[in-house]
Amino acid sequence: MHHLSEQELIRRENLQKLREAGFEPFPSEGVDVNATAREIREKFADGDSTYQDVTLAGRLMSKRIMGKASFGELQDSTGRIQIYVSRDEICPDEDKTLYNEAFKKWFDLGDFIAVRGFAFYTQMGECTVHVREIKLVSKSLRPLPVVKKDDEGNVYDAFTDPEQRYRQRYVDLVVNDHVRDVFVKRTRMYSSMREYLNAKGYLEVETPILQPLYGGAAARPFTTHHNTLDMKLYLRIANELYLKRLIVGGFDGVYEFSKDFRNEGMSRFHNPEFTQIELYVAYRDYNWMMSLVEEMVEKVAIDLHGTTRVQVGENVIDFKRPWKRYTMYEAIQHFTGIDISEMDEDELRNTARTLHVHVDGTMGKGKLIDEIFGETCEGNLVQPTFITDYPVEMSPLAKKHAGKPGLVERFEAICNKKEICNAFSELNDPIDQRQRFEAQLELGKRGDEEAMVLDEDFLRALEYGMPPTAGLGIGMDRLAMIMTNQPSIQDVLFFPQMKPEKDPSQVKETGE
RNA sequence: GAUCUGAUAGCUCAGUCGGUAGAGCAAUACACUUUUAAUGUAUGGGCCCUGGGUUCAAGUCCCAGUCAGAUCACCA
Repeated sequence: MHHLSEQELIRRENLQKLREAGFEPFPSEGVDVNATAREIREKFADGDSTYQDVTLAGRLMSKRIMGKASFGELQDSTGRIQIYVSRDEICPDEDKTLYNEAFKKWFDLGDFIAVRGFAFYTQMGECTVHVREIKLVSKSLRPLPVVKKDDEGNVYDAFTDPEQRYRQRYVDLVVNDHVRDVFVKRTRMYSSMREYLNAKGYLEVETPILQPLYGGAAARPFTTHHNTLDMKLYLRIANELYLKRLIVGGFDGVYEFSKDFRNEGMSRFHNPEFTQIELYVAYRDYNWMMSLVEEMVEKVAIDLHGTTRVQVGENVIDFKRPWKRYTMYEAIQHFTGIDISEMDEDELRNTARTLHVHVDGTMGKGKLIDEIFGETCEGNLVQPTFITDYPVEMSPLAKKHAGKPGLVERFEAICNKKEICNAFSELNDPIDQRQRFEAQLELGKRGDEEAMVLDEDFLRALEYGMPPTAGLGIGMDRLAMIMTNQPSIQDVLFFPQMKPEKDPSQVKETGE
């Protein structure tokens, strides 16, 4: 038990007093809620006969006591509504304990209450529930931060400390109403994409998170151990190779919202666990997939905001189709004026140095191009833009370009200076795929901790034959950041990863 | 991993040259039957993140650490 503050002690005393007076602070029966705060505020018109017998439940968030009458605010999942409580109405008989003691003294801010009454407008024009019955349905033993707003919408004493907000998201959600909106939008984003993909007939599937071999991306994995099988397992870094096995198995289109895990650095854009949607569609290529991405993300923007235009920080991002398309070479030429398409490795390295791009001796041609692009182009791309045709060295799972040697049929969409998706015509030539894996093994031997491992079962699947396939991955967290205008990945994850708080057992015990 | 910034009451924050710990909201008590950042009066509430050091004296200065945020590096 932690040290109890003065306010916590008072709440425990109030709980005891309620019990002694016969008001059970944690009753077991339910509440027949038949209205919400938002519904009443939006639909109740003064003088009409609606909402004349409503039951609401939620937290008591403020109390303004004026003798025999009081105002308060009840907050349910839809928002707040004012309640009016008068002594002689909730206590029609001689015994005024419910009002004088329980409501005025023992009900604390944050307690869950249920009220039954009727809607009306006060003289001040505030939509209010006139309470005839009030009941405590669950006691709150800790004081919530009290955030107040005035008529002009100015917020006072906002609960803003990021550490507390992330560690105690439940408190953040109770007192910061905009936080709820972010997560509701995030979920709506998922529904919007599901709707879109299901309408096309693609199958939502689930594939293993615990994998004996990790693959499908270049990243360091988390490892774990299965006791009964006595084997090492990895938490997936991607589900690509499993979804492609399903295309081998005969599905035309499969997708999965995949929680992936990467044991790497953390930042505003990186959480150790994050979510991607991956989608694979048979008999399609990357050009076709580009159109799908445009259409789907445009739909997401409209479903969330009613428009293709989304405010993100200082910028308004317009997801209206079609998006700009550059090949990687064109993008570099556009932003630097230099045509690198015919350059060999030495020329690329010199160009990189001229552009003040950091290079080292281990970088091959593909890596050099990627570095030049990342340094000179990405930061300029605010509006959604497709970058196509990547160097083969960087893309061991993508099909070689039909007409451009050294490149693969791959694209990324860049938006707000960050990659939001990655897609390619999937490599389905098992012999080529084996060679690409072997090249990765070489990188691994040279110490590249992120090199891919050779997946013999995946190759076996390809050898049975995989139709030409277009594949896509979209970072759901990154997209959610854009769609909800949040600066940090932690703001779109309910429970972002944090170091543990101070060991509670070392906190000195006192009190009771 | 590097640099910078921060940690003081339940919340948001002040705290001067190193000299008894402050405000607003919240809490407690009283008043008040249409208030709304309700109001008025009074009252209580602190391991100043942790551990060392300097000093007659440390919330304040110095060193080390913990946690967090930002920037950079790393990284799909």
